Amino acid sequence: MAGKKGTDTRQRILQAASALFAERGFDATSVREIVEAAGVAKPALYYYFKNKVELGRSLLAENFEEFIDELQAAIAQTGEATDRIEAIVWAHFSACNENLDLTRFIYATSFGPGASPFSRDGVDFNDRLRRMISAAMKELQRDGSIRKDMDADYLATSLQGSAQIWMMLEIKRKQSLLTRKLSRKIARTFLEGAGTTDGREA
Amino acid sequence: MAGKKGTDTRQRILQAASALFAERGFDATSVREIVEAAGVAKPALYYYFKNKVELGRSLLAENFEEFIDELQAAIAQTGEATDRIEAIVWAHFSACNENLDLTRFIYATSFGPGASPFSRDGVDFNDRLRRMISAAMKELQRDGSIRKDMDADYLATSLQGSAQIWMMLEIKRKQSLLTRKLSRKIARTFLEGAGTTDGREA
DNA sequence: AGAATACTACCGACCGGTAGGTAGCCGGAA
DNA sequence: TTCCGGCTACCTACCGGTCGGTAGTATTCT
Repeated sequence: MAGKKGTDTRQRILQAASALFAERGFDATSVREIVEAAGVAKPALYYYFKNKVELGRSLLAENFEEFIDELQAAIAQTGEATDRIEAIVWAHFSACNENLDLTRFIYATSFGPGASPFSRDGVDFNDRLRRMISAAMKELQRDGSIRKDMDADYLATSLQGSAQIWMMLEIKRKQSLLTRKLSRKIARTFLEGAGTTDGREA
Repeated sequence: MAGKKGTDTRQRILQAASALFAERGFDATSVREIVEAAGVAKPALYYYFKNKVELGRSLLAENFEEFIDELQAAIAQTGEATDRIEAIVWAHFSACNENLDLTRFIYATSFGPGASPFSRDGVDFNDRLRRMISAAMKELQRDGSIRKDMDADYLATSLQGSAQIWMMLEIKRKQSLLTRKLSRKIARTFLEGAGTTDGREA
């Protein structure tokens, strides 16, 4: 059972790693850099984490679940379709705003090299997100708010893509792009489309 | 002026690097691995490229322009808005289909760590793409096919996001997802929206 | 009470290996 | 002879990880 002092050290290592992994990437960040940033000796890192990869994994695991919970809460909201889609997008944005570095590292794991030690983690995480959003789409289809001629999975992916690219832009630019207003705008574009007529081909 | 033999060696190095950078990431790929895969000795790589970073940069430069040309051709197409949006999405998809590894590496550079040597390259590339698509959106707005209450840049970003997530999924899964049919579907969703009513908030 | 033992939370020095890159050399073609 | 297109052997620096140890604290035993 780690005492208070140990908890501090462990957190310091995680935080240092989070910032460095985001800024330099996992592979280009050395253990020496992490421990320097955390102000500890290198073996101390191995006291808490089996190795560098387990450090990265702990960082991911301790944040994935938090975001899943927040998204679940957003999906559980009721109301107009626009409001619900907005809430889903906003759940993504606010998580990103809270921790830009971590989001960056998560994206690196999700869409990075296949041989990365985190490849599996990232794919599983994103599949999980999409299933959740897909279930929300199905619900909106049942209540008639969403078109039924396109499957829920496809629509969930589409919405994810619309939110994701803005998060990626924010990660790069750090210009406070991810507003509630933008969430609303994305929700509207998603539901209403960009075209000027309702010329459905179906 | 390198002769035929030299051109072969250089290409072999580029191809080996492309596959390895995609699969393992730039930083986790050693020069030794690249030259082994290319079947040359390590100093031979330095005969053609200043260093590892310049190798990566050559790989990117020699493919960015190719894609820009293809997208430009897609944008230059005339016709119905749905067809034109579809052509834009398809330009992305077909480039991706042609070289999955290279696309993966491009994405890694575009949205990877800020301190990466390619960070600038990726941002510039994506900004350039968006400007091109944004110009296409403006044109569609002028001819009345596209709503004017949302700016062209925003809509261009939205369309990029819709295409991008599918390319990322294809990179991960390699299930031949990127079809002309999907391009069409995305174009329709983009223009028509996912909602069942035309309840614009105007 | 004091000594012995066990545990937590670290550390300096070191290990074996490999990273990116270079010096000097060679063979073949023109 | 010169130049191109390589190569062997080697360099310095650094990589992730380990070994043997210490300091402080808590608990148990005599």
